[in-house]
Amino acid sequence: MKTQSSKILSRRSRPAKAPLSVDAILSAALDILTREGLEGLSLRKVAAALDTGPASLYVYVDNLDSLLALMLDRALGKVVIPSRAKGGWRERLSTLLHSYLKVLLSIPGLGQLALTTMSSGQNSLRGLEAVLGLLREGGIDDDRVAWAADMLSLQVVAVAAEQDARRRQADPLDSFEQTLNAISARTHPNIHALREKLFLGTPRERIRWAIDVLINGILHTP
Amino acid sequence: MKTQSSKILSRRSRPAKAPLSVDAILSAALDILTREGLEGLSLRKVAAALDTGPASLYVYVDNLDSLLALMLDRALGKVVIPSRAKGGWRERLSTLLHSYLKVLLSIPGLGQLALTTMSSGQNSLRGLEAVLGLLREGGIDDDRVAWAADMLSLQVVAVAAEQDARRRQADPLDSFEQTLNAISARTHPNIHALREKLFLGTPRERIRWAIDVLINGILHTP
DNA sequence: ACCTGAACACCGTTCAAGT
DNA sequence: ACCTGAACACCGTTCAAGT
Repeated sequence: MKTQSSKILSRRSRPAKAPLSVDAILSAALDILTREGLEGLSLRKVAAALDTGPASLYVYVDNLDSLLALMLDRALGKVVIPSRAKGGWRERLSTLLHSYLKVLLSIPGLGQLALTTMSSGQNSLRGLEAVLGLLREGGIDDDRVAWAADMLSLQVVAVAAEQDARRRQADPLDSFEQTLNAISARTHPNIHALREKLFLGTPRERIRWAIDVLINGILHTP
Repeated sequence: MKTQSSKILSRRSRPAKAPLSVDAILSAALDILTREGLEGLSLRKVAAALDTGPASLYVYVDNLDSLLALMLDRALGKVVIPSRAKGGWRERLSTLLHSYLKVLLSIPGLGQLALTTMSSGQNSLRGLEAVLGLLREGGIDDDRVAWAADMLSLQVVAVAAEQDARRRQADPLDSFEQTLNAISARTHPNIHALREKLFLGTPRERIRWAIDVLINGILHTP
């Protein structure tokens, strides 16, 4: 019980306590996500960070899942949608998707989240709207546009989610890489031959190539 | 090992109790996953299904994460790798990826699992080895093969994981679809125009097109 | 070596009660 | 309307103790 109602001194002794709101909850939650990842996030920790009990959050949020969806959409507000002046449709599409990936990689767990929750928040919709528009601008017929947009965003999200999964493993000396490097040339000749190429490149380089592959593929497939 | 030692009567009083083993644990766990999905799975339920306490499982399994990785790899044993006689590399690659998707969709939560855990089990490796081999057979140079294999499997896994996420939402009348259908033509003209096409097709039809797009794109992108 | 009861340190969610 | 203490029904994991 910390409410001293009208006292000024009480404010000074507790200067940071803001009133609860969806916004404050989202900020606190994204803070925890940034610092501790998806594993470290819990409703109870969010409540504790806001100096209250877990039950209090249910006034503003339906449940954990919907909190996660709100967090994702708030984070997606940082995705930059290039203006029409910034080049051709293909260049702008690529820029947009790179921005999307950058945002998803900027906070751990966001990739996983994007794949798990079907966000229909305003920022998700803004992104979808833009991708659909750019593909249509590129002259791709409407039957392909819907599936193409799905593939493109899925690829970005999947790369981010995979990166999250990789980060989550703090095994001694990257055990997955170790395993692949130790693969026998007799039983798995292709893995063995390509073992060095399998881990080449950053997520950014990979997504650049992936986007090219996808756009070229979409243009060449009826 | 089904050692029932010597007593017959003890078996009759406890007829179903098999001795613990990694195999029995995996079977019980996959059973629960099939019936209740990833949300419904817990170490404690697996233990209960095997008529023991949760602590007992730790003799056979490091922790929940490694149990999940073992479950995934066991399930991937059902993926069919087409023999060399079954057609050209492209056809065989497509068949393999379809089989992969089919397996991932056959048990709820498997798609999510495949994306979350970096399995280096024998069946994952068998699949990777085959995909690498087929791409090389197709004349794709080694620099592209590694990334291409990654893209292809990521696409399959992402489609399965997305399907899982969609299944997990039992919202009244598919709220995501509802939301998109209700989008204003003024603020989101492209979404509005394509609203019917966005949900067209089964995962199987989509993955068929996606695989074509990816292979065509890979062939056309240096 | 294998198994387990009990405990530890957590969860999300609900609900009656307070303001 | 907003907030909360307390409880409920769960979790994964550890550990001393048993066989």
